Amino acid sequence: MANTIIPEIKSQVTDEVLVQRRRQQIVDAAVELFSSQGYYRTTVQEVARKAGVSTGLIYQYVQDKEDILLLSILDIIDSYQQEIPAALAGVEDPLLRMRAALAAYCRVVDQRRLATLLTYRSARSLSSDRRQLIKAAELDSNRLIADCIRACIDAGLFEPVDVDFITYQLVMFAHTWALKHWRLAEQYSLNDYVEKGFRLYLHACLTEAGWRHFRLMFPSAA
Amino acid sequence: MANTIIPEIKSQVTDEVLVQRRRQQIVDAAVELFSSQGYYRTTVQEVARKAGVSTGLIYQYVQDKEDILLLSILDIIDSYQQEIPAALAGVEDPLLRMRAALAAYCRVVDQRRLATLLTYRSARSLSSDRRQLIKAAELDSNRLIADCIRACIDAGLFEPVDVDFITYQLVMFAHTWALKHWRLAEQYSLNDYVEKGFRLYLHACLTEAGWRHFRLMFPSAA
DNA sequence: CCTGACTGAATGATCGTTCAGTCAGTCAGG
DNA sequence: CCTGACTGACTGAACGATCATTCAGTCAGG
Repeated sequence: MANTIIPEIKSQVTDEVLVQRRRQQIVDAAVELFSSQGYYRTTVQEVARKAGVSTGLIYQYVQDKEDILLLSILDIIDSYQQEIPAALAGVEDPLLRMRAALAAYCRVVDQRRLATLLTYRSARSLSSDRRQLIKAAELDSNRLIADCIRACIDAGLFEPVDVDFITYQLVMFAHTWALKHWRLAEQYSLNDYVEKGFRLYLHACLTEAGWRHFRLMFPSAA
Repeated sequence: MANTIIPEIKSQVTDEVLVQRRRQQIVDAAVELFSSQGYYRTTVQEVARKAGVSTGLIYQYVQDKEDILLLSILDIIDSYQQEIPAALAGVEDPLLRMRAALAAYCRVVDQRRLATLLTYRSARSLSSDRRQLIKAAELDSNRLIADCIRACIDAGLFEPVDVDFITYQLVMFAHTWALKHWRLAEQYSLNDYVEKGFRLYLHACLTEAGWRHFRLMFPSAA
């Protein structure tokens, strides 16, 4: 975790390295349990057992059960922040970057499908100020997509669209893969889904020059 | 409620009319409480108090607390089924119908924003077979949108797009207004949001003839 | 020995669910 | 009409289970 947002969660334990390690251990167990059973159906004792520690130990690293949820959700959002930049590394062309970002986002959502759902299901169980932290982290990770769109506009490939609007639509496009997986996966493979989405948003954004560029980059397409 | 899906929820009470009335009373209270506090944070006693009945009475009309949740979610989905056809009544032109359907969907989501969130937050708290009922109801209400898209294709206004795919994107576009309201409402009015969404999806679908028709129907647009 | 991480049984609060009992209405028999 | 038996909707206090949280005590290493 290389969180930009460090939540102020107090721990009884002073050794910072140990705190990191133990919390990760707890969060790994929690994400798995919360994702599959839900937050309220999971007991702290279960988390402890799965993490291989005692119940009491958990309360040396967090204040209460909600803290475990907060850390879990931040951990999930953080995995977007890790994976997307990695997928963009070395890709120069703005249109290809745009595609790579969307594909990476969808891939992470696919790999951590239940975890992604958890953020929707349980974020509102948090107190208002803890929820603010989640929102800030989300906006932060959206920036990765927004930058790709802006680069396309600056290169003259996209019309001067509303970047925030398109960003949110793209983010939700990826999340939809998790939210409606029960239906979508009946009809599309992940790759088909990404491809169709990419095309859809291109139609809304590409300039004339953008279309020419597109046909150059993807000669197979119509 | 004119549910197409009648869930098999047993009631101790035999008088069918009374069952309808009491259940509605319970569901109205439950939707309000579940929406604002969440399912697990709401006690059956609270639902009873808000509905103006005793705790015991509730258990004469449902089997357990989950039944209340199931009825609540079905009630919410049902409100889409009521409102969208009403908004389409009398509108003939396929493109206008399409727009009216999207606007109506978004309007219902806006009016019942917390209730819409409830369906995302809590659907997974239901047992698998109760969840199937929700999914069926959702597919049913999606049909209203799909029909509008098909009409546009048949009229030659839309390319022969993947109807299911676009339908899901439109449905999610509406739901996104609830899911990301904390951010979107900072930037757009509901009308702006609908308008921008409508344009976006038109770009992905319209034929040449469709564009001519569009400019005819909306002369103000660029 | 201390210190501080760690344990896990015990505590206390919170709820879903039940059930013994109330009460209004119905109806048969006188 | 009255009356008393009966029905079934309705009540809400009590029960029992479930958990979040605590804390008295253990143990390892310095």
